[in-house]
Amino acid sequence: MAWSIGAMTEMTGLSADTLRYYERIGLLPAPARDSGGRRVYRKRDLRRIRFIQHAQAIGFSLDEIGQLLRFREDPTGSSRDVRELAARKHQAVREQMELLQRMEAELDLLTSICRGDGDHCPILEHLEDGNSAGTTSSARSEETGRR
Amino acid sequence: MAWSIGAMTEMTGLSADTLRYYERIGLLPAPARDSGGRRVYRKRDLRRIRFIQHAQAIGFSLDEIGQLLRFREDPTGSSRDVRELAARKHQAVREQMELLQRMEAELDLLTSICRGDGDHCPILEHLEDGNSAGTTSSARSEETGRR
DNA sequence: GTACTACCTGGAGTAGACTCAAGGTCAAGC
DNA sequence: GCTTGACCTTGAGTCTACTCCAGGTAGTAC
Repeated sequence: MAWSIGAMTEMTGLSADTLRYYERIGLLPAPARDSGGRRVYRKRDLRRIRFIQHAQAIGFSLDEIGQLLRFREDPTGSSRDVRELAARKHQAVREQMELLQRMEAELDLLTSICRGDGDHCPILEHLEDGNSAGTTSSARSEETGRR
Repeated sequence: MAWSIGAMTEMTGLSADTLRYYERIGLLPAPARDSGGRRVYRKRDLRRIRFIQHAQAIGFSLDEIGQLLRFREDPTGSSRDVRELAARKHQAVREQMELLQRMEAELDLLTSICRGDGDHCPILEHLEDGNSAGTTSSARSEETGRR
């Protein structure tokens, strides 16, 4: 029940650099060391890494995952906070999906109108006209990841 | 039909910094200058900026938009290239949507199981268990923007 | 004794799309 | 003449999530 960083990379798929990076930014606690100064990970650490990976797959940023982990450790009133964080993320994901749906429709149109031969390109013409995918640049830059 | 950079920021919603940045990276040609050395934009520039904004809303990166603009200027055989670029982008957008759909389903579950009161949090518990959103970290990192 | 491997550290680099800061210029208004 | 505001340039900083590098050490194998 004690693993080297190399064993951890195999079990989690994360690189040693990434594990040390998570430790540096405080996502993982500094693990114990063996006599030679090497990291020794335990089951608690593995569970924490699984938590991080799972939360990341759902779309939480490392910063948000840090918050979740802190909530987990200090359960005072955490339930509402966690729920709020999850709800916000849910909303952001829905908005991102709507944007992507509009982009998809637009690209659908674009690729369908162009046969890919001939010497004038309807795609470029379409992009020159102002009918955008339905998002203004200001709306686009809110919670979609871009700034 | 000649505008200062300030007028352009109002018309396009882009900041002056962003316009100068686009010029620096070659997306916009260097505009003419007035006697005091200030940029003077013309209708051509405005159209080009609209093109950029529109292409960006559809999901093209600035780098790809640069390609599109070059295709537009040198139409030799551009049609097929443009079509390919659009098709690749279309595919990337579809993949991103699938990922988001999985994330959404997971977040749906998460927020539905938590009432936001009480002192233990089912969301955190769920994240601790290993049933992820259906993406492995390796699958996730391909065309989704993350590395 | 030497080679090898796994690990260690501190620090810097990467991508993409901006954004900001410092210090300077120009024209208009008072 | 002075202030104000819009604009200029160069160069550096921001954010996220890593990734890489150089140089060093501990332990094992031969």
